[in-house]
Amino acid sequence: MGLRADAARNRARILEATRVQIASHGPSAGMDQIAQAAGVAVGTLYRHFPTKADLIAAAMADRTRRVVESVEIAVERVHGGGRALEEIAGVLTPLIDVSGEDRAVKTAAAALGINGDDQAGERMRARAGLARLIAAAHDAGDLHPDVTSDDIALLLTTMPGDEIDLCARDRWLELMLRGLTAGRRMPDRRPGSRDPGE
Amino acid sequence: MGLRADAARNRARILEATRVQIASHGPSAGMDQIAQAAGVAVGTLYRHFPTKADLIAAAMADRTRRVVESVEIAVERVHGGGRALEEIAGVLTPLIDVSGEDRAVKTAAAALGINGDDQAGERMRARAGLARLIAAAHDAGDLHPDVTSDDIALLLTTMPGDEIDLCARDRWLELMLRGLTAGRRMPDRRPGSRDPGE
Amino acid sequence: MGLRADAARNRARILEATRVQIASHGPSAGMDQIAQAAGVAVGTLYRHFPTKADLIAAAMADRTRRVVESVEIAVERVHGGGRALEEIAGVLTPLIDVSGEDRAVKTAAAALGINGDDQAGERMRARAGLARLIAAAHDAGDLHPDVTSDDIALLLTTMPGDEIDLCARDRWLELMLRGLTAGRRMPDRRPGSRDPGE
Amino acid sequence: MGLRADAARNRARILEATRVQIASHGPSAGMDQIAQAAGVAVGTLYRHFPTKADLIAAAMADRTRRVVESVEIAVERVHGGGRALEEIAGVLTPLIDVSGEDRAVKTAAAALGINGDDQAGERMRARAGLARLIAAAHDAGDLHPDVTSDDIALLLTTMPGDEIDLCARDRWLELMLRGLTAGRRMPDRRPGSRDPGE
DNA sequence: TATGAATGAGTTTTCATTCAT
DNA sequence: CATGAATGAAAACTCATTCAT
Repeated sequence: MGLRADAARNRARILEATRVQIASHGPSAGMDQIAQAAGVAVGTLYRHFPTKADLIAAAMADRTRRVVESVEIAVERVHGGGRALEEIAGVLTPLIDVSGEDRAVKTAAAALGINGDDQAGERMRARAGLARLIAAAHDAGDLHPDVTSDDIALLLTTMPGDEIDLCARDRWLELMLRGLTAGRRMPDRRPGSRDPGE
Repeated sequence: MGLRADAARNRARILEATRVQIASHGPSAGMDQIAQAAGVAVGTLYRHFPTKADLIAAAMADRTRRVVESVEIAVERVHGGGRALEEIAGVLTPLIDVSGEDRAVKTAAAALGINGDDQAGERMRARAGLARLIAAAHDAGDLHPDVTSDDIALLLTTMPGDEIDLCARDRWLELMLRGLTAGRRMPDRRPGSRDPGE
Repeated sequence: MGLRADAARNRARILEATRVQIASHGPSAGMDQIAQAAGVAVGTLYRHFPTKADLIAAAMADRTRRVVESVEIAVERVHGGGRALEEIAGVLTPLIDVSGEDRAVKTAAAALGINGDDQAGERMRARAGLARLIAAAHDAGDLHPDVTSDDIALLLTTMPGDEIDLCARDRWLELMLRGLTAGRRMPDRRPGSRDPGE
Repeated sequence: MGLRADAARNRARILEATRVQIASHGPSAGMDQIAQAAGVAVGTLYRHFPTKADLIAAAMADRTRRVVESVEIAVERVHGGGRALEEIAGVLTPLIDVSGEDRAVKTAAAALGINGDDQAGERMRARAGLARLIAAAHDAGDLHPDVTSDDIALLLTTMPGDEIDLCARDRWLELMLRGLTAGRRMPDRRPGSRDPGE
């Protein structure tokens, strides 16, 4: 199965190159350019993804899958006794570091008319996981009572990209989490969290 | 003069058409397409804006100018006795309605390598106004102590676009404002404001 | 209406170039090649015909129209007292000279999946005209009794192209006409000739 | 040897697939497509035929060979007392059924610049055979006096393809044979033949 | 001055052909 | 030997920009 291994490696390299090129040159990043960045010829790129839209969609789906996995791991941890709010933050925080690429890909997808209907299943899994995290966080009294899993999905969807720098993105997340936790039933001291009211 | 009026009207229609087309078709909206939507021929479009980059930059500058004006009006109102936090919300809220177009234009500008250096003055005016609003809001004890004018700029910059529906955008703004006001020194009852923690 | 005149001339030159290039290089004649032969840039070609299929279809429709006109002129002549069989031959004969291009275009159209449904009207007119010619020829006793207008359409459709030389194409037509007239009710003296009744 | 048999079978399947694919998709039928239709991988296809031109030429040569064989069998039959005209029709008639594929392959060959010089020998044999058939038919007085073997070759070359349906092709052949036999020296009643002049 | 046809460089996409497995 | 992934030159098509009218 040597060829398969080669092909799989190429696929991964292509998706990575796609993210990088789209992030730095926008939706107008050329297929040749992406192919070159991936170290393959255009033909190879087209063998894996028949159109540019397919390529972008795949790059997006690939990221979605990882987010879903990370959510489900967070759910496992909460089952194992982890603190729900911390796990929610633990899902969101690492995403900020790659949100530049993620958002660029999402924008390019929108520009190409990709609606992501094929990822409905993934999104459902994400929703289900988020709902359990939210429920657990509510049980712990860590969230504003009106917060729902839709709000987390909202954050995931609107996470800012390279239009602002990494510092500002961290601050964005902080403000957002503060919005989620404001007015919670049981304020407490959590080391590592920004002091929310001093 | 009639011609001047004509030209001005054309300019306005072109900028509006630009926003609409960019919003619905992304940065790849063509010059012909924009011209047609504006009801003029391409040649006329090029008479007003020598390149596509100029056009997008103008569309963006146009919006920036309005935001600056709205900030400065808010400052006036605060001087006249208005409540600073309400004025801040009053600046942000109407922007949500057009954030679809605004974000799309911003993204297109980024894709075309427009950095907006020519709007530095406008941005400075906005910053100055926001700083005064923030200071007034802090004086009133309406904001979390660590909130700065940069945070408002952050919201302005990252305001979500058509990737989510208008309802979700309202909710986004609510969460964000909650993040800004969480842990404020003097909580109070403000009629018309969303109940922040019951 | 200067531009229109220019555009019309370009359109005609493009269709002519299309026929020539398709005839000499087959369906694989490139759009660039056709454009160059027409003395325009590719963009102009695409402005007139959005896809290659549209171009080929137009080239074919253009020819069909001329055939229809020639049929209808023949009908007029028969009304004016012309001999129907002669007019039928007069329609077919000049087509042989251009059947190289015509057939090549038809083949290319087939290869591109063009079915010519949009020419149904033209074909109907052609059928109607042919039917009148055939009826008149039958009245004159000049055709084999079982010959119908479909048979003439058959000849039009299957007229050979450049796979054989012009001489051979003339011979083909001769054999075919002989097939149509064989066994006619009132043979007359036309020794092997076009001489229709002396 | 097993391998030889395999190879021969593969070769036959490839040529058949070539005819079918070229017939349904034109000269632009791809090598991958043909390979898949033949149930082999492209590599195997290229092992048998080093270029696409070679493949098409082989598909054409294969058919030519069969035609030659059929002509020579007809000659044998005439020697054995068969009626020449019937044998000529017997050669042409079955070709009509496959003329769709045959013509498509011929057209594709022309588009690829294949001239068929390598089949000169086959063609000469065909010509020789046809000449004998024609001579025999003339001896029987069954043909128009001016008909030569070139005329039969003409029919073979211009036999219509899928541009018309099978019925129309039968009619085409009927008209053509009528053209060949019109004005023959000794008309007679041949059961099974269409009544040529009542 | 407005128009919209023409331009042509650049992009996406295809496909005959090669070659590592 | 068969396989099918990779190659890259060439084709189809787009679109910012120019310019004759």
